[in-house]
Amino acid sequence: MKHQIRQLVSLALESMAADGVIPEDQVPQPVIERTRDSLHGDFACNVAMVLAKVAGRSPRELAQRLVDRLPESPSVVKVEIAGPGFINFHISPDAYHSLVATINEQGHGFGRSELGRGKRVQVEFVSANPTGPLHVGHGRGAAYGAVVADLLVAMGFDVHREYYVNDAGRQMDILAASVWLRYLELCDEELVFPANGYRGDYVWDIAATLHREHGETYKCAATEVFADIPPDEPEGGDKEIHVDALIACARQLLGGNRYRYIFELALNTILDDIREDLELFGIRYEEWFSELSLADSGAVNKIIERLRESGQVYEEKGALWFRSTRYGDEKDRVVVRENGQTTYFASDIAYHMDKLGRGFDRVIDVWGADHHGYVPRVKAAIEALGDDPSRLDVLLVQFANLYRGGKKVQMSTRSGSFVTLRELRKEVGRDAARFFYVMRKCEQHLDFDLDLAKSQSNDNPVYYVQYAHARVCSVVRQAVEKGMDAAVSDGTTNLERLREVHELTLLSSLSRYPEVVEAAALNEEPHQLTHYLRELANDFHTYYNAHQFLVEDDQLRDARLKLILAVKQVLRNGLNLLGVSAPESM
RNA sequence: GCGCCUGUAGCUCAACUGGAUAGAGUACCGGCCUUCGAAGCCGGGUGUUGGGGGUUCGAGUCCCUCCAGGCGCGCCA
Repeated sequence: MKHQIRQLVSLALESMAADGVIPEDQVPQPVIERTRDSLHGDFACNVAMVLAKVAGRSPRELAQRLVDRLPESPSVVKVEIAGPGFINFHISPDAYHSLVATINEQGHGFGRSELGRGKRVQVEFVSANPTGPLHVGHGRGAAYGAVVADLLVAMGFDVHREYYVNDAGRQMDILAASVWLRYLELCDEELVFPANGYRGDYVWDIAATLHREHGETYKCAATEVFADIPPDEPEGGDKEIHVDALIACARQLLGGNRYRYIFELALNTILDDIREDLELFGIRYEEWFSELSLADSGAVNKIIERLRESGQVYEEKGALWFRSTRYGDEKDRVVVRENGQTTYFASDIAYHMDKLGRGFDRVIDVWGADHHGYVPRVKAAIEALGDDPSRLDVLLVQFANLYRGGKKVQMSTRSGSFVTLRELRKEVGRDAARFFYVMRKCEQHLDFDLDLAKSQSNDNPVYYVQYAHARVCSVVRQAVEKGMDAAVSDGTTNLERLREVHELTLLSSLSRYPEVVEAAALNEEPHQLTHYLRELANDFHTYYNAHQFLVEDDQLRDARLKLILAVKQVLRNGLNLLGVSAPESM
């Protein structure tokens, strides 16, 4: 509907340009807005004020000239000029009535568009290190990324969802060592677990699997293991050096194959858990991309060679540095360490070049906001390698703080003291969790009140919206039970009977849905949809309390049932985009 | 110290990305069920949009500055 108005105004503007009222090279794309106050009609356009200066005429005069040239439209009943030069459009009830028919005909397709024209967009999100189960912090990125992806699908983009698996690097070795040490404890060896090791219960579980399936095949005496290990932090040593020594020792005592077995057991167990967890959260990926595969294929070394050939790197203190400062980064970054190992950053350059090389029109990374300092160096690398950094958009999601009993819950993966996403899902349910996570724009901190979400009270907006949906379903069931003819008529038949204020309000809200989905998709702002759904549910509940639907008058009943079926459809479509169910009853 | 994000009603947040009188939920008080589900509806009031300056027809929104909070500033990932 907004597009229709914009079209009308554009035609009028072109006519004005042709007549020399405004400069021909300065015809703007008019902005059409919903009005805040119904006194101002349904839509407003501010283009007359925007053009006033360049045209050298007053806004109201320009507005009048524009209105004079506005083509006739059956959808528009009245056009007014108001205030400093706003042009206000009043939409005819008939236009709204045909909307109901459109919604009911298009069904789940209502609100979707072909705006994206099949352009390929990649969305990478979550990508948590497989060193432990997903916790509630990851949940926000998961819910947010999934909805952004689904919104883009609804806009006609060809979306590729991807999880980057950090299966290389030191953290994974610390995990493998942690599992092995727990295993040794299960073999009745006595040892002091390293301060920097992973302490969660899941580490014990993996160790127990190893012990159950392989007995003492992997056993070494703890005294032998710790013989030449420098002291840990509590003993006055360095915890990093301590754990690195343990990893080296594990490799040596176990040998490459046995070490790798434990490493892969830990990796696969956790990755399976993450995969299942996300699936139960309603999230699927087109691809799980392994960091290790980049090293194995030589892609990382190839990237470093390309940087070297183009003079983008230099050696200093035994390490190889990338000159990211040339491209606006704060400082240069190491890509090959003194010990000859490539850094995570080196893999990440290779990964991003791989993504861009796969031909996506746009690549979106959803990251935790704590990684924001990382953005300039990745973009620098893309530019240095001759690609366009603007093809990459990094969406930074702020932390989700968890509150229990009014107190902030402290979380640490290393110590194992965190609430897992799985626990959260079991406590508050998938629907509430998905909805809560995307209720705020991503750059806003999210306070997740566990008690509130758990209480399942009506404070929880997801119930409010779902209830509206269930209520419509209930009304339809009642109609059948009462022996009324619930088979609604085709098309726009009887819809002209919808004349009540509450009905027109509801119709106006329904007509906003495609605009909301589009705005939410193009701005990566799922929260717009959650707010809209609450408002639509509110309009419906108000209508429900003000009027009876199952009335004796066949035509009126038919019209009202068609209207609330349209409401049901839009609620369902919106909830579906959010990954939330639309229950028939609750 | 430098960089990024945030600061709006008692609390949690919106504000169509620069528009008209800044709005919802929650909390508090009162009213509405023998009629389609009361997980609902209706009514009642709150603002120096953190402070100051600037840009313009017009600023919560853009720019500068100060204040407060969060995060980051590794040859970790």
